[in-house]
Amino acid sequence: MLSEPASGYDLKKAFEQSIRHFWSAELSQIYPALARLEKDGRLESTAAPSGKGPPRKIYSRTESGLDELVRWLEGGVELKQERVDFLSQVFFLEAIPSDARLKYMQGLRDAFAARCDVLLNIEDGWRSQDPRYPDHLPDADFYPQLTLRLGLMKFRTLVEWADDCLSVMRARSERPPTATLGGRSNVEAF
Amino acid sequence: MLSEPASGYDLKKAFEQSIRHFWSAELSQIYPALARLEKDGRLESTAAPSGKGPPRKIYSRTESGLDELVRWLEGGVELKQERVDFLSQVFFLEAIPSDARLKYMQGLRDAFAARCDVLLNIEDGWRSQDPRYPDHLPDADFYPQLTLRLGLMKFRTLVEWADDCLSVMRARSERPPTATLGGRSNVEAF
DNA sequence: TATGTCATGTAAGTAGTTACATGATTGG
DNA sequence: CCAATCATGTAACTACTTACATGACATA
Repeated sequence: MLSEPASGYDLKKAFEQSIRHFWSAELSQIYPALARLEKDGRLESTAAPSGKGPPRKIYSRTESGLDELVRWLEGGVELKQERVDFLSQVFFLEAIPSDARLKYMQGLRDAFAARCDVLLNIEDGWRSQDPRYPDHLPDADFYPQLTLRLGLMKFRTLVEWADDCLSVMRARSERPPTATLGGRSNVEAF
Repeated sequence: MLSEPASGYDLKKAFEQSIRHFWSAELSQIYPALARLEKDGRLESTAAPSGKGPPRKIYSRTESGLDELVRWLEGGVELKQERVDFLSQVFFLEAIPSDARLKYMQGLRDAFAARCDVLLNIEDGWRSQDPRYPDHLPDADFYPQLTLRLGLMKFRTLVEWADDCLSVMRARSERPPTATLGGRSNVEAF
């Protein structure tokens, strides 16, 4: 994020404008992180006057900082254990009454559709800058655009899934308990 | 997870068997959490002899514990800010050379495909229990199955996205810098 | 006798959130 | 004059991770 020099406050805006779609950070996390990176020699700072308030502290990347970025990227894929709150809720949804379950799932569906719209608006903004979109993007935009594209595919999938869920849930609540084979639940062996 | 009484050690196994696909927890987090929930009256415990090692501590849910579960589910959708490590890497992928970028993306693609296979195997297990799958599931399996279904849709989408990325990346590296309109990058306005 | 599994935990550290503290300048 | 924005931070807390501690029993 410091390919161009910037202050902590600037970085916060960068998070809110684009990066927030897959990562976020508060100022109270950013400031100590910048201080630590400077102490470790990954960054350097210079003070610059600001119109209002305290002077701005402009950070720039050092060689060592760039090295670390490259090591991180060349070290291969980071795939952490996921923690998906809403899937935890869906997993245990049987615990509430049928109408509340439908209401929950409809809420999910709407939330996903809203996120889809946000991303579509961003894409429209890009397209209006250059009608050849998504081709002929400047280098600086190419990889960010790939992340946007995934966001769109993902939320479309999510809406589709929620719609499927709603329809099987409705079908199930209409015709009550059907016989099941075997007996023991699959959950233990999931 | 305590709809049936279980020990902390049992819960860890439940995480590893199914829940890990969207949530995980270590024993060092589980034990203190159980102690806290018992202190707050959400759980009760009884000691039970174990074959080997220390006696098992079997926890069961109280009324108050079930109430809290219901409140959590009826309180509506939890949609936290996402933190997707690999998208952060993709966003900054321009920082490494072209061949390393392709290698990275191929690694991603393979990781997604592997996760797909894991989920497909789980599904096959369910199907072999009852060939009518995904219909006629017992109540205890219905909502867990919806989470599995999303996992499948999601990782298929991810593989598709990575394949798209690989092909546009290759196309781009074959015919070098094309003219771009305007000038300023879209990233700031993402 | 060594390794693996069962079963309980604690301790130290990292990452992230929410709330608070401070103060200048601009616009309504 | 009040609220918003610019701009810096600290403090307290929650969530989670990695490493360590203890010890019984089972199997090779």
